[in-house]
Amino acid sequence: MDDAEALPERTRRRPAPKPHAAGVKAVAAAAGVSLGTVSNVLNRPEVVSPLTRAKVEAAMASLGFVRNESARQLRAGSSRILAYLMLDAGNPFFTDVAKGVEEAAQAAGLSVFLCTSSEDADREAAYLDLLEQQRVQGILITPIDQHSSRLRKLPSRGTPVVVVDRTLDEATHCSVAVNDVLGGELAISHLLELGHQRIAYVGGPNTLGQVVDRRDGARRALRTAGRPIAELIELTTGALTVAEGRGAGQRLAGLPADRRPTAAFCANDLLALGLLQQCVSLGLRVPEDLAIVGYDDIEFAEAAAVPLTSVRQPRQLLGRTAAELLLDESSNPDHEHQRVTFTPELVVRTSTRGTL
Amino acid sequence: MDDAEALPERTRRRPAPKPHAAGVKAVAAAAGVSLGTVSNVLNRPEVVSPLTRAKVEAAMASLGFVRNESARQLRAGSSRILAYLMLDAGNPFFTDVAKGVEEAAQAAGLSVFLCTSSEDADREAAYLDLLEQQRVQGILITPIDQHSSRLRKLPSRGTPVVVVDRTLDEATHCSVAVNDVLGGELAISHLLELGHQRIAYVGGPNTLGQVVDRRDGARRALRTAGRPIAELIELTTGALTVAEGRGAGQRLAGLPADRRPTAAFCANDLLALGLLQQCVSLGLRVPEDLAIVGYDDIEFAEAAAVPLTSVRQPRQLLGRTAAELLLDESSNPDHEHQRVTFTPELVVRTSTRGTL
DNA sequence: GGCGGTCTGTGAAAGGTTTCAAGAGCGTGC
DNA sequence: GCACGCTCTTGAAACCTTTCACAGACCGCC
Repeated sequence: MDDAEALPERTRRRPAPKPHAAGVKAVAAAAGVSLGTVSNVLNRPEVVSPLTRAKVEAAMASLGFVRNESARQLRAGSSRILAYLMLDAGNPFFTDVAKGVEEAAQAAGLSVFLCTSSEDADREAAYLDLLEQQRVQGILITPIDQHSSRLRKLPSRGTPVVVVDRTLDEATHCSVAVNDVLGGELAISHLLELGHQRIAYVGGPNTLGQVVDRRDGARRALRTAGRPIAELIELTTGALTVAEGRGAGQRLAGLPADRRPTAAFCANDLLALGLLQQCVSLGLRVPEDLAIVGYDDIEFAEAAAVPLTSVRQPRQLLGRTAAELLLDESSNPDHEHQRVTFTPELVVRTSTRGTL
Repeated sequence: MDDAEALPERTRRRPAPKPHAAGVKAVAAAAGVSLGTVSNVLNRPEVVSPLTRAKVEAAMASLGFVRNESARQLRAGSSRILAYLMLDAGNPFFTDVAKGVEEAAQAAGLSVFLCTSSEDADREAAYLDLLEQQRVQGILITPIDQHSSRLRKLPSRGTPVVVVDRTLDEATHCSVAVNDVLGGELAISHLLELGHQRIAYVGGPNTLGQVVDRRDGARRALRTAGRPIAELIELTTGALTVAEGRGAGQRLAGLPADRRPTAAFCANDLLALGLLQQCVSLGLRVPEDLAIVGYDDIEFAEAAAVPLTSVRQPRQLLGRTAAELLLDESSNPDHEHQRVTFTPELVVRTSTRGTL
């Protein structure tokens, strides 16, 4: 990826000074008021007289007071933080979702912490535990396995969870998703219309709901067209990354021409871009020798070597909606769990249609 | 009983919020042990006898006990969290840096929270305040303005800060960066060698250190070549994004051919990709009509419509090194602040060299 | 001058955990 | 039989903030 053995230059400096934290108590003493008054300045400034408030604020500034959020949260029992635990921070799809989340959170005066499971179940579990222990306001998650028991248990213990980019039957969460089966169907129907006979599906691991649903959609399109679903040539990858896409390209280009698929549908754009790049560099022409359809329509899909046909999802809206559901869940006592499903849209570009 | 009469009248207070969660106290009662023992199971399981430990663990499981991290941190005074406050989560450069950070943090048993300032100074300030109040172990930051006083004050109040992708003279932080001036020089020297006369620099806002340093490097290369630095045509953008790159492309393609630059050096790859895309769609040929050099060499640079010449930085290594410095600072009493500078490397591709 | 009412500020309790000195129980050596 | 050492457990203090019932001061007004 990167990181050749670039030799850094280093310059050293002297050690750090020693910290000493001042609390409300010290501020109160310095300002000559009681402890409760300092707290009032912090939390309900309008009940404190301007003069007193000024004294307290001056004391805070001169002591470098920093409110201890742990103590605040412990006593007050509420957190001002939302977390979005995503599958892969390197995938622009998720960072766009995150942007929507931030937007909605900011409007509600909350902050967002982003975490990455990197498609690793242990990591996901560790982050969920951590966030639950932190008593965050709520968790947005694009899960590796949406049926994990850990996930199901969280809401009953007081941490609201909204599942993003997956639907869920459970009555314990809200979920916001895009119809992936339909998306897969759109992609394959398009390829069938173009007359392709041997079509590959590139995606994995099969534990990911997205991968499975999109494949199921692909199969459904075949069935609808009266083709056996066994016709779909599956190339399983270990993750949804550009690197895995290149690997798949290698395998695919290595097939004899009469058995090689004439089109590939990739479970996401990263795979598609990797596949595209590798195939082109191995001498295949896109779309003449191989048509490619991606998924997500990330910003880079359009700027690719061959602009990529892709299935577009309303990413930012997805994030915003999810955050809004979460906020509703934690503030509205009459909250009802919802399952929101958006509809994807096929964006046709050169990678399937050629340059017309 | 006269006891009751002697004591001051006790007024009933409203019970504290959150009656639901089971704490160590409840676990202790359920397991028939003391509160301290439960804590021992949590923090020093080896000192508890296997039998007792089993009882406690069973009680925890059946009560659905979730340790309250606020209380833990309040008492113990230490956090297990590192934060990386980045400029833009949508830029793969930063998510790659983040990957390096995660790697190092995980090795040390810490977790990472990611935050995005989105190149917005207020947002950055708000996150810094929040993180300081949370008493995180330390903050890694790619700052909007590395000279902000808020940033300088953090370490003296006890929160270690490492500046990533910027160097800093201050004696208060470690910093890890790549020599951006040199990077700019490499880019422009390359273009000059190819014989370009009218060269544009695309980047902004000029408050960002990266933008300024890379431009300064560009100027230096011109000076070295005996050219007036005024020759550098500056196209200022509002941010380092693909969209802004497209805007710049629009402006650039609108110039009359005899005044239009024959080469453009972009402050990062997102700008370059946007520029490339827009220029191509407006009919300019790359590199014949316009050569383009990007910066960062993100994964998508190579897969672009015209594979992009770019200045590569050791992204992941950057993140890893920064995290290691931070960990050292917070664990090693003899820590010395360091300024680590890596060296960038020019990767030449079709966008400048054409198809040879 | 006494009475109700507003404004401000006070003080102590409470929140869940960790820490640590001290205690309990028990086997062992002499 | 006694003292000792060992292992395991206990209980209470401490961390820093927020909360809330009340107290004190001051005002206007009957």
